[in-house]
Amino acid sequence: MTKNKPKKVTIRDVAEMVGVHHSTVSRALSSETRGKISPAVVRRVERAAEKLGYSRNLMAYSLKQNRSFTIGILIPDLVNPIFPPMIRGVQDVVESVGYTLMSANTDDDEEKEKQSLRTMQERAIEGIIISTAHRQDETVDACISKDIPFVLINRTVDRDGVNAVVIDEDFGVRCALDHLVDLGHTRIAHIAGPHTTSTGHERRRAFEEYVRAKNLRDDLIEETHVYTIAEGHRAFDNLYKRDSSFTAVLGGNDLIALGCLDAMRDLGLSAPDDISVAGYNDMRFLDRMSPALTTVVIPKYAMGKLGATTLMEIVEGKHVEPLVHRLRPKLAVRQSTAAPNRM
Amino acid sequence: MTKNKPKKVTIRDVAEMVGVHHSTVSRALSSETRGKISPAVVRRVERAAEKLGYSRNLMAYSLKQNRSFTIGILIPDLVNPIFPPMIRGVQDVVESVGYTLMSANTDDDEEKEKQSLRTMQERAIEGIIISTAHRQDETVDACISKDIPFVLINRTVDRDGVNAVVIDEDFGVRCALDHLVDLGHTRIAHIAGPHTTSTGHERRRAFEEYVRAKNLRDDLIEETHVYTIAEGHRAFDNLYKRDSSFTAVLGGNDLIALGCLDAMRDLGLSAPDDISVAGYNDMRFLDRMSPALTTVVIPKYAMGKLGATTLMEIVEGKHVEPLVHRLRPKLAVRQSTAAPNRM
DNA sequence: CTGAAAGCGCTTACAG
DNA sequence: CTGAAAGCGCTTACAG
Repeated sequence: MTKNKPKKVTIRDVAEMVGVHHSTVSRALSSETRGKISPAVVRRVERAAEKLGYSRNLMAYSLKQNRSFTIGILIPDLVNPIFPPMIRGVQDVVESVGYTLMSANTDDDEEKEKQSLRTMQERAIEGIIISTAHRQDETVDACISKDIPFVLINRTVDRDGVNAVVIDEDFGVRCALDHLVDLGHTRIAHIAGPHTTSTGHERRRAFEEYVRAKNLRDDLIEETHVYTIAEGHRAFDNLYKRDSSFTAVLGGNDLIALGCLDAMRDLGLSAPDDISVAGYNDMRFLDRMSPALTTVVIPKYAMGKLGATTLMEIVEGKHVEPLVHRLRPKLAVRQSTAAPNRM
Repeated sequence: MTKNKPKKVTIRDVAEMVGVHHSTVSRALSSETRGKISPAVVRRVERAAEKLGYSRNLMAYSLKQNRSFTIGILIPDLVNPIFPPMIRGVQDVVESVGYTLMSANTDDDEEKEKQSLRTMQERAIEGIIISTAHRQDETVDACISKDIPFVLINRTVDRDGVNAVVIDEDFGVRCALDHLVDLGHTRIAHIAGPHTTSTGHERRRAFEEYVRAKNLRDDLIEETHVYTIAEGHRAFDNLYKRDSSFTAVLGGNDLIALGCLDAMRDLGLSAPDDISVAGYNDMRFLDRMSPALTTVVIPKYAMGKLGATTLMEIVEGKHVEPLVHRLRPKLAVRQSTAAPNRM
């Protein structure tokens, strides 16, 4: 029944045990100031701290230093399987330098994003990883105006002068289309991601450039509003109603590609027999699906890791020139793509 | 180039603007003490705070109150798709009451678990959700001896007097086996999860009880050391070498079941034609796999939510009688199970 | 209803 | 090399 508070041991308890002033203990225990204290005292302090089970009160330390040792991360939805590897990449880096990660799911909703940023600010996060950016993004603008260090991953914004770790979308799209063209496809469709995102926009632009350069049809494009299976399904239906002559389709991401497969199943079509389907990102377990999906694989863990490394450099005050890193993806050829059956 | 610190606005700035003492501002801004201040002053304070863009410094507040408003969660690996929904369940609850979630991946490694608990303690977490428990678990013991409120989810421990939200494993196993027996299977195997976990142990025991009650073979069991595809693969091979007479197999979880499918593929067998395969948990996208896996679906989000709700009750001081909640799973019948082709 | 003071557990100029 | 003091931004008995 009784709440016996564990009676946290403080720097003063250690000081008392050793018989020195608590400021001496503080200095002895901090690596930056340890040099100012005689080795003998340092040793006695350390021993006493150990014996008493002392551990620094981070809340007090943070208040004094005005640092929280916390980094935030904004993701659309933890349940979307491409994000956990990115998060782990980020987490592994920030933890290794003594920071903690605070994550928020925004469901790609501007309002939730703002709310998340607010609570993160209350927590005095020292920096933030943003994987939810739109090409015009109020949250990014807010970070800039409030001088909160941030690094974009996965998606970037139109304005420049930002740090970002993204994918070489041109290269990714070219890999996928080269593959389809090599198989003999000439009428290739694209179900694009939202044009409000850099990924949707850039992949579409890369697609358009490619097909024009090869003198292929450039009007077999439909756009989604969000990156979901349902939207992929809907957009495929739209396109197919308008023009069903294509023999292959590149989804703006894997979810969209799965939506295409669903739409095809409903239409009595199958991949790759009727239409070849390729995705983008390489979500986990795609290789076990039916059919195993050909896709552009992006380095998710590495992206998180590089983003976090960059952010920590900014936070630690190392001067970092704003830079957009473009990581190179590669193609994984699986069962959902094959030579066209009709010409 | 210049680091222009945003000059955080404090309670004193607000006080100055209104012309009152800062303690009055503190009282006016806190819902518990607002009653002690005259409505007129409260209004003026609120207005000033709004205008100045004041937000309470959580580090100072935490230090004073000795509360961190942080909850921890221990998971094996974020990348394992059954955990994100649980985490979101937890996160949605703790955020709704103004708390922050701090997560750690332990990779089911006792050492990492201890380390994570240490850093969480440094952060003065007020409670912890543990999804990584083993039947004998040092971390759980540590939480008890250190008087840290905790709730177990997914797996529980052997000792009692703990709060836990787990699955009615008996019911789940029975659903799966009833299904297989109804299809006509009589020689059913079980690739069990690690006996050091409650899930591995309980599912195996439920399996044994079931087959004995029905007078079926009770020796077609092999155990894994960890819940991985590779271990499922290895264990299946072992069993098959020893005795290949079974026509159906229940995996200790979905990953193990996928490992069984891999082993079968390598042996030139296929599901459900040669052997029916069922899993447990219902990871996302299982329904799209080849073959779509029959599995016991557990309420992951609800489990996280209930666990977090319980934990917050404990943290907020509401007396909670230690209780093991057992949530009821259900069977999802898909393509990996069918009537046996050989008798 | 409001103010003045003390204190949460730290760090860090300032003296010596 | 070490101590004494001030202060980070808050809350809360204690007076009045």
